[in-house]
Amino acid sequence: MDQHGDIKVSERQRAILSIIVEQYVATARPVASEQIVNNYNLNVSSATIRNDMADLERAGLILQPHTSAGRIPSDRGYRYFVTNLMNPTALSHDEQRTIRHQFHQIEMDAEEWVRLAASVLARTVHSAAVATAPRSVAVRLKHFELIAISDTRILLVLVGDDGSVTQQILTVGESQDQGEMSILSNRLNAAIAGKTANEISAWLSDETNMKPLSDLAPIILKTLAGMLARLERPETSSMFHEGLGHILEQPEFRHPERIQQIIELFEQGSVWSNIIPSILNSEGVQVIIGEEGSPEGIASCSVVLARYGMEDKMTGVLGVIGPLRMPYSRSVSTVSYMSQLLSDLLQRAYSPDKRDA
Amino acid sequence: MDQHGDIKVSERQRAILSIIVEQYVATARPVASEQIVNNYNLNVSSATIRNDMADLERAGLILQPHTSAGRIPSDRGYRYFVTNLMNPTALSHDEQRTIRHQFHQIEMDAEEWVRLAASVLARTVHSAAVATAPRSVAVRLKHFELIAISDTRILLVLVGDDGSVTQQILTVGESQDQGEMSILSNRLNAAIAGKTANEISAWLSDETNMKPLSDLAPIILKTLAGMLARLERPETSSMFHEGLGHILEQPEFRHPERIQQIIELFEQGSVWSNIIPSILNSEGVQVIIGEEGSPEGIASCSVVLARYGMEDKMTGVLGVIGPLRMPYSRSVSTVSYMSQLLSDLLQRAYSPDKRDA
DNA sequence: TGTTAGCACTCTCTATACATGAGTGCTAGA
DNA sequence: TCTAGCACTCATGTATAGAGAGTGCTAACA
Repeated sequence: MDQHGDIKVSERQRAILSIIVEQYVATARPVASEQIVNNYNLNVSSATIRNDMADLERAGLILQPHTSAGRIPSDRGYRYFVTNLMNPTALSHDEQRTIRHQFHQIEMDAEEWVRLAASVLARTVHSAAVATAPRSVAVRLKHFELIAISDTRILLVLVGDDGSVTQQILTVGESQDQGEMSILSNRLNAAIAGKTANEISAWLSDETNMKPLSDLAPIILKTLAGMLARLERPETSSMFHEGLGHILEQPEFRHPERIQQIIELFEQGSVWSNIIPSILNSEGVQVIIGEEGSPEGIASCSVVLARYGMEDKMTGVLGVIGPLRMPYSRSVSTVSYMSQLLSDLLQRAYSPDKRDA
Repeated sequence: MDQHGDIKVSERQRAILSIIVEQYVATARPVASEQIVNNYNLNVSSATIRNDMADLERAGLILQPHTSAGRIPSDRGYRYFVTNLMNPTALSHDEQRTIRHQFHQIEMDAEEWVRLAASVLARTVHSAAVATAPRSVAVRLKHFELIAISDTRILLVLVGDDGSVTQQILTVGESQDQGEMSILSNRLNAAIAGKTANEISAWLSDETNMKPLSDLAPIILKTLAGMLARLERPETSSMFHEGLGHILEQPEFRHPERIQQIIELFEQGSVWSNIIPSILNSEGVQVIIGEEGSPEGIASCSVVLARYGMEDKMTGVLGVIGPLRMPYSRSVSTVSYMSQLLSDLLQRAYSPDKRDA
């Protein structure tokens, strides 16, 4: 039943499909043959368009909501458009400048940048945007610090070699003073700097290493290893969402149940856990249309995603989510530009080689 | 025109108002006189109820959506109910245990706790919840660390005396090695530990202090002061939202425009900037019904808020937001319990005096 | 004075029928 | 291969009627 894929589509039919996608994206109403004749110079009559439309429908690229309505693109139609028909043009220099400008007004912090990127993305394409916090694949311990909070509590602050910072409180039995801890801290730092979570665990299990150290050392090292490990694993909890309001203006989300769906998608994000890893391993902008991506999750939504950051370091995913009826060309351009920009910023701030103007 | 406030309401009329609020909250349908007779033992006829209803309406406590409909509470009616009629009972021990249990499974981190609190709150009252990240009023510098990221970039990690941690990257002209920086760091730490943002600024402007220090000292101190200052100011950006999905199940949010409104409220949060400071300065649970709170923001929404944390230290606001037709009693109980629980947790983890079992 | 039964009145909601208009598919001819 | 013409289909809008819910009011009653 799905063998309409091999039907040939003529050049003019492709043009018509293109027009239908553009018109429908712009107006949200089914596109009629007459409209195409009036607004575009194809130099054929509406009847001819109708014949071509019938072919396109046989090919599974467009469909009719009901008998006496115009045509709208099908999922496959959108896919065909995205793959073969559209040509995304770069953002105008003006737009690029406006966007870049916003990044110069903010304190330099990777996470803030990503948050801002999502926000700018949402505004620029007038749609919802998502972004994951930047993560590195194998974080090495750059430095850690022990700070006595009270008699029995120690604050561990850990700095990764990628500039990431986490903290955790540790409650210990006997009371400690800051002096002892500084000494311990210095010795441990010297011993384990540059190690990954796994390497610390290994080092920790070697009896000979632990002998000369304080009783506190094992618990501290174990906690450090745990913190490092948590830095590596990208958590879905650290996703930024922005611009939900925009997307709800679209007429496809007029029905409350649909809104419900998309909000769940935003809030729980279990769907993302399948998509994001695959994006992290791909290059360029990826477009997922409707149910293509997941078994049953972002049905009737499209997402345009790209990776940002450096290879395996300070990397993450950002993109746009919207209705199937989405301005794909513009979305792809914008996502592409934003991921590029963000990568540049991170590279300049966090890469070991210096490259300042 | 608003002088119906002084009309007396009888004991039975108060009972009727109470019933109307409860019924309407439960069913979302206007409450008819007949229903009240059938479901409650007031030992009067429906006609009598109708007379009382007319009085309550004259008093501005209830109203009719249209002529031949039952009654629903007005804003003033809800307010009267909350102030005079309802008596919130504490959560059952079972519920308390279930909630507490969830906080023992998570790594100890203040911000995570608050996030979890919002999430638990949303689930427990089946509504949307908000919470602000914990902040302290006057943060003192506990310790800071300088870490060379690359030749010309330094990572500043700052630890406040309340356990809060922030980081920032600093780009400097000439290249630095970790050795020099450790020395500088030690000297500066000794000099300015325990100071607030303002005190650091003051100390910085005193020429005699700066003389013997490296060229880097001023820019570092200035940055530190800025970071400390940012720790104090509660940012609306660091608000946690949860359970938007629940709230949209309510019939009052069946209309897309209403959804739009509430999502904007969630996303931009400019409305909160007026409310939150006043909550921070108050004790107990505060209920804001409809437009009582803000000129024109959370219209047709009610919020139940409370402060959590210690006085001036690791403090913030958490609460519930929902339609006017909200189970106020249960909301108040739950918000009250959650704020208490969170305060206890923070107290135990971050307060200087030790109190471990 | 407070309470009750009875009843007319009002308003919402639903279903039905009907007209309108948009847009197509098809046929026959160029 | 294209086009003009036309019948057909279906969503949308409007008018109307009937049913049902719930009240307000009046008059009688304790």
